[in-house]
Amino acid sequence: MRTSWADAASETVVSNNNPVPRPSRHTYVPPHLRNSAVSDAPAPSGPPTERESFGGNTGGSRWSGSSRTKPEYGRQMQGNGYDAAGRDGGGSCRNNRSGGWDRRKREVNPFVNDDKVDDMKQGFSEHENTVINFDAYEDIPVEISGENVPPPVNTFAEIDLGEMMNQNIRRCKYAKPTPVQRYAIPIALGGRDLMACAQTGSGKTAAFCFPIISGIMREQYGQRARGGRTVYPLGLILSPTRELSCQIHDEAKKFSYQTGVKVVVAYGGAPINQQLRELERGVDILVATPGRLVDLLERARVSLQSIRYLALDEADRMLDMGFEPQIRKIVKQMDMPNRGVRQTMLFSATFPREIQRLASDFLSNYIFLAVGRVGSSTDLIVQRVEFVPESDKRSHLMDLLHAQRENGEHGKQALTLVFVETKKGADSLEHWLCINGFPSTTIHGDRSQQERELALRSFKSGKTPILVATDVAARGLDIPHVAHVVNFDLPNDIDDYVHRIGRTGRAGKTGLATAFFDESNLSLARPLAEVMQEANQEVPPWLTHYASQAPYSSNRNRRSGGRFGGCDFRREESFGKNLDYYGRGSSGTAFGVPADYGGAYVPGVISAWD
DNA sequence: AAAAAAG
Repeated sequence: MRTSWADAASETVVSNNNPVPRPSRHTYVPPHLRNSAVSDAPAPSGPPTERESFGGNTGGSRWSGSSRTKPEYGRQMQGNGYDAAGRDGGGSCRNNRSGGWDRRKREVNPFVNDDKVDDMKQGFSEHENTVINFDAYEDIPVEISGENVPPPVNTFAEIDLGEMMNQNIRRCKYAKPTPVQRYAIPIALGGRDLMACAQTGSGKTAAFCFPIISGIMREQYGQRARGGRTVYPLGLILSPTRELSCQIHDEAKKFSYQTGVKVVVAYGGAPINQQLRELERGVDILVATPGRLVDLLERARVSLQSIRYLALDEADRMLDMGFEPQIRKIVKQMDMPNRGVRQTMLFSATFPREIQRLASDFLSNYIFLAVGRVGSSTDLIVQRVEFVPESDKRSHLMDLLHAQRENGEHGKQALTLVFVETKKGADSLEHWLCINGFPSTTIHGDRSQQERELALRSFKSGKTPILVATDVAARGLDIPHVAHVVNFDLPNDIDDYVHRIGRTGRAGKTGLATAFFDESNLSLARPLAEVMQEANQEVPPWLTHYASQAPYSSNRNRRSGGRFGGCDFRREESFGKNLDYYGRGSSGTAFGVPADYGGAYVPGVISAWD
């Protein structure tokens, strides 16, 4: 029987018995009060007995030094009191006497399932999906632009997120930061706005969650609004699909375990009452999909006036035609603090130029970060394109699946994710696969949320090793052990292709992606050939031919990257006009260096691969 | 034209 970090931690907490009597009724205690002296802190609502039981052990003001007031670097964070927090008052953990009852004792250990999952994975060839293959990330090109860019770090120890978060990082089995984390975390800890591009599966979620959680832990107390049944989260994380919001919530709960920072998720298709109850119990970071958030805002059950941190995952998707009005409403028309007051972070694997332009509206003096061949896939994914006429697609898929099953270990079907264009097409293909002896399920927007979640679970567990999906599953979902992504129908947008195939080849593992190309995909020929070339993939001659014949589509111009990855649209525009973006002579720095380069910068060098 | 996101 395995003993996990988390088990050890929960034992610690239980044995670290709280001598303070618990109140009978629980009241939300904001994180900045949970471990602080009562003296001059504004009184939380609730009976005095609760306040007396805070067990104040520190002055709390050591969490001062708001990152936003220090424009320089994230380094000022180092050793600014976390160690003291750990030892202070005899508690080995921060916030272990919150409000007279210890929420952390009732906090479900988010790591308990990890061991079970590991056991379940015996059937798979690899264990420890959380362990990242860092060899795969050597020599990754990095580009940064903006003013006063904080230097990257090489280890989590350098970042010093505090003992509780360090423990959680160990529990997650993260040995060292991924390239995007190495650059993005110091930037975010420095209080800077950020537009970050990094390859699919390279650890973006932690890159924005760590700084938000750490920032909230450092928060000075006192400013938090309260009133009625309205809750006032400090951090807001938006994502384009319900499942992705759930996944971010699950991750964030691990990162914030026992820190006293409360993360709540809200999304549509699920009973709102349950989510309202969760919110009432207190929320520091709200993870949400846009529709449900607007609903909550209109009901005045959530107010954004205390938001200090705003993160958009899959930010280019969030700002494209479908979502942009909703996002604009949330960010501009509600009570959210203005840009420059809040800290805004946008993350995606792709960032088309015109979306960057749109996005700059939400940002203030931001840093642009591109890690890896952005808008490209990793070369960990073997990409194949086959010309398959519509009428042959089914039988061709069947051939692939048969071959896969025969080559698989113990005749087991490897997890295969099949993307189709329409919801109807998804249902139809799933049914056909099932009656032909291939256990499948499907996920798309016409299914109930329950069905969607069941489908995802069933796929992840290997019970139905084939998942037929629409683009609802194209972005962000981290499904370990997806061996094969099939683009049964290719998307119209090359960026969607990049995100889809990014469901495999995650965390430094390899994967296979097969696309069925037909006459209806001619406009994709050129960008597809480019993406494949960027990733050192073999481009079939017939595709090169189509690509050379294809007219320059607007698609090409809006490509997020050029041949060498992401580019800050501010730089492109200033080059075009032969003007400095800031009009001040130094618009920033770009690093044409390997990602693990830890030494001095090369200012003035735009990029080594340009 | 399609998908997603509120009900």
